Amino acid sequence: MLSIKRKEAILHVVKKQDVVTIQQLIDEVGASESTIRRDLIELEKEEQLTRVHGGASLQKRRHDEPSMNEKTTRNKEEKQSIAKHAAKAVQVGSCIYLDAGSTTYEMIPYLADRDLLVVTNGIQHVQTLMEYGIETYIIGGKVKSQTGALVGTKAVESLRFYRFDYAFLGMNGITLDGYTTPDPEEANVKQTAMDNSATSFVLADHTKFDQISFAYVQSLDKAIIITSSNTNETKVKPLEKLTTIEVST
Amino acid sequence: MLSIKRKEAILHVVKKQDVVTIQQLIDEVGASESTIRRDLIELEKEEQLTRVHGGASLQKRRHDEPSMNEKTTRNKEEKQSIAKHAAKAVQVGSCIYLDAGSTTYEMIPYLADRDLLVVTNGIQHVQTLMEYGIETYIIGGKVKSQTGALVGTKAVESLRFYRFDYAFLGMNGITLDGYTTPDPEEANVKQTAMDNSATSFVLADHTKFDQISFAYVQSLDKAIIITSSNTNETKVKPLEKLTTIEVST
DNA sequence: GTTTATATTCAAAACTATTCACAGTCAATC
DNA sequence: GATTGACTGTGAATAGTTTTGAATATAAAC
Repeated sequence: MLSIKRKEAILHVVKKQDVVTIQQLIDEVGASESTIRRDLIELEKEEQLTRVHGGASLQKRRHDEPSMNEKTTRNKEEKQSIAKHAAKAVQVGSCIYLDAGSTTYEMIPYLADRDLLVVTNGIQHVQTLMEYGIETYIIGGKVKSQTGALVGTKAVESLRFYRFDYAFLGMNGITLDGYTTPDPEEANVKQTAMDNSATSFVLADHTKFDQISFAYVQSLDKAIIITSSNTNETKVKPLEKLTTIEVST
Repeated sequence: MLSIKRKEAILHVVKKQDVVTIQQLIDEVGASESTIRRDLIELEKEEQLTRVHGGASLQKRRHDEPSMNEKTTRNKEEKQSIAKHAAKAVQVGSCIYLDAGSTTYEMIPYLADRDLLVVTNGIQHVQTLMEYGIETYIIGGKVKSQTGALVGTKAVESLRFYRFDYAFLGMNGITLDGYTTPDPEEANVKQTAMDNSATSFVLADHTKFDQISFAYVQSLDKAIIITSSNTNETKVKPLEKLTTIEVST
């Protein structure tokens, strides 16, 4: 079985059940323990799921232990740096769309006191946006259990009634073929948000380049990529003709 | 059983009952005493609950006044009792609307495992609904900063596209003139939800009777009132002609 | 003081990471 | 066209780690 198919299968099972044991995955996917484990490690790196002792779960750990491993911290710093620079692009008084996801979440502190109106599809974002005193609207729709993102027909419909000056989006895969993300329903929402925005930005750390996910979102030229400068040269180079902003970490 | 699942199970029991003994947890969760204890220690560290001699209880709110604490607890019990009976009204497999607010929030644990589809305008509700594995939709709209309720034109518009078997609403004032609530924008939302629901229930503790708030919602006969039996007789009596369900605390 | 609950310790079991060998794939070379 | 060697993905074996339940010691309630 092809590795990408297998990973899709794993995700399918995990999404259905929220939590699965390794044994369940071995049975349902039909691969060896080693392979399942390796897939889980990769899927965790891609932030599609969280490994737990004995299996895997969708839910992100809510507790950020102070003893986070170095790699996670560095990744967070990278995200913060990207987020900070993305926020700089926003003019005072504008209406912006903030996609669900960890990188866009990091933008929130930098959006305060700018007289903005923020529309989001991320339940997690709301609390923090309110804390920073930002006027917040949320689109309607079905709540995706693992991420708290709003998806589905209703979400897309809600979006049709807004127009944005800027949209900021997370993305899982960036190649010359365009932007991709694992969940087709989320892809629809991202697509619509981009369509209704004067300018769109894709926030991506170095792990997202050359990756390809299941669901196609838009062609590369529909957004400006904001990434960190420590992104692998060879991966960014082919994209150079596009507006890509690199940010030092 | 996966440790993450087990901890979830423990939390569910605790949230439902407020206080549990170790023995109860051993029986319900099906793990050894040692394991339950270890989980409780971790959950306490995560501030999800408080361990007490012999078992565990929900995290106590940090109130300065112990008398205030007592009052809140008693009020919570009243609300829980009302919520529990309200939840009984729901048939398996139905679509329900859950209004933002503390009393409707208490219904959530009793709504689990009933194959329901819940639509809500309360941001706070979402997290808990997801934890109990309930399929959740949220209406769109502007986030009201104090309460996290969704209000405004967009919220009302979103609601027009749903039809409910049951709607459960909180209300601040109940008199013969009808239901009232302080915020006109919230009143609009409540109104629309009731209009789109086959049956509406208003959940009200004893403090809400004979009170009148700023914004009119609907006439009394548009909903069935669920209240506790310790509600002042003289206040409920005039409403007797209506369908009012009293619940013992 | 007795009873009951909690903390500590320890070995077995369950789970994870690491290593290795094997089979394919691909490109370069003969 | 076959051969070679580097590379990759897979599964099995093994070494290392965490989790678990029972036994025991300590502390708290009555």
